Amino acid sequence: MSQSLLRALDLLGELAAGPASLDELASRATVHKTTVMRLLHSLEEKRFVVRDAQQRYRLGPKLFELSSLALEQRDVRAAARPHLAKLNELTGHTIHLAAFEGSDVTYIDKLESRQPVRMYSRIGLTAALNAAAVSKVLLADLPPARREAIAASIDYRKFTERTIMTPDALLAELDRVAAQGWAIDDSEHEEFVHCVAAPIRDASGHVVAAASCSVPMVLLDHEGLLALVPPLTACTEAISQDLGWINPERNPS
Amino acid sequence: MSQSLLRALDLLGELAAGPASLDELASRATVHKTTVMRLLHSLEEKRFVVRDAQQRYRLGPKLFELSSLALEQRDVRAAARPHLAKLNELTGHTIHLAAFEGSDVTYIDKLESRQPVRMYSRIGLTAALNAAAVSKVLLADLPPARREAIAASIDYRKFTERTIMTPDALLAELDRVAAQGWAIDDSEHEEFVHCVAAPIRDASGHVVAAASCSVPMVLLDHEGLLALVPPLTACTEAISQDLGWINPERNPS
DNA sequence: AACTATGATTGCAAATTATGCAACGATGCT
DNA sequence: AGCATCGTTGCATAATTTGCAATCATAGTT
Repeated sequence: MSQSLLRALDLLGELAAGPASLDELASRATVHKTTVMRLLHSLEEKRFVVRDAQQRYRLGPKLFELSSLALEQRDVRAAARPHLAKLNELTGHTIHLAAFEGSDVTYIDKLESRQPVRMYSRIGLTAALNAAAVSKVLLADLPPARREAIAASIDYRKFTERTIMTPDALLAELDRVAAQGWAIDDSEHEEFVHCVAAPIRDASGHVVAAASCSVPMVLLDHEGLLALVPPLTACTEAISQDLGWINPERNPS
Repeated sequence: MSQSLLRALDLLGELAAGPASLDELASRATVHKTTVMRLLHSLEEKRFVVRDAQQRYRLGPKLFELSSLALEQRDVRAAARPHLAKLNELTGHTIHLAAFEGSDVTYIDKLESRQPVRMYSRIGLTAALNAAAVSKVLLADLPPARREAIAASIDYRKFTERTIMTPDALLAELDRVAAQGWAIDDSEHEEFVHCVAAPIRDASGHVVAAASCSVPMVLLDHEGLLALVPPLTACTEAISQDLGWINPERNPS
């Protein structure tokens, strides 16, 4: 589509793993060293990469700038922050905030566990559509047609023995999630971690994000995890209210 | 220099001001709408931009990802320097700072011993994955799968009689290191030198670097070396705190 | 100090790739 | 239904990008 651009973006991805010299980048890429160099010079001109004293390239300040601006643009995040912090305080476990970015579910915020055993994740990563609790919550709110279309097109990667592997099973699970108002990932993504997630709605009533609580199984068994659901839903409802949502089940006046 | 790339990077700069439609971007830029569209499609493919339901473009999750990765690797070295200097002052021995650069462990800083007997090493050199204390510390924090993959693929060079020579032995040692929070190299790399190393963590809790203290055996016996562990871990914890890490074992309130 | 090795840079010719135009398609509004 | 707005595509032109080979810079070595 746009070769040089795609190659340059891949270079940025490589540099995310750590600083690298021109030669290192050129050998990892499938293009000539000269080409890599010229792309890097352009990236450098726009401050997307910088060169240190040893002429090693690393990601540049422009990326930080863009990233923080982009995050600010997402106001769900700002609204959710204080509530998620309270939940994190209360439970001590890892809290994630996720939303659709285009067609994948992306983590847009994270609060670290205060436990010594932590789970691995990072803001910006995408969540598996057939396994993550946040994905289930977000999918469950889509109109049936979209839901089915997505269920049919997913790449069903098997993460653990319990991972949902068929469109039918996924759709059934989504019905359950929609009915009960929250979702569980019962070690469907990582063998030793389970999570619960709940929806965040805006004034229109649509689910705009999902918050989740992820806990290593060594710290909490199934029952213990389910005990997190009430504080979690209390938290997501509080965020939803801040976004202008009115709980239809309360004051049905 | 590289026209299409420069134009695409400018588009990202424009989007930093807020979401925009294709036409808006095209009119702000000095190029044809078609061109803008094709650049955006490439950016979208790599998740640097996303399109919402109304086909407005906004900055994408890949930017968050790159930026948070880059922040993690940002100036550990600068943060560590003053603390390492104090440790060097206190002990008088050689201090190393090491981190993953791609797939090998690299020394990223060094403070010389003030003793007449010195060890040879240099910033930028790579540490043996199966022998160096810093490597053990860094490997011990990786997720089990990565750890095992690396253990299986290492070239087990035999440096001394005590060098770890099998994946199983290495993995067992890494478990020990993870549990006790520091690592020892008991003359496994050089016959007459032994070291201790401890992890440096960032705000996310992940180990981003390792600091070590290397001592010729003629200067310090095994017990003497172990006596260096408390000042070493105090040092690495101080650095970790500077990087935003919060000790989960302190104030578990 | 000269030599060697490693890595970065540039001139140039070939051609792949990006560009702009114009026509087409999709979507929403009156 | 018709109109308007905006996104998308086919194609010919030409301009940008590419890879090679030669040159330059730097650091390490004898």
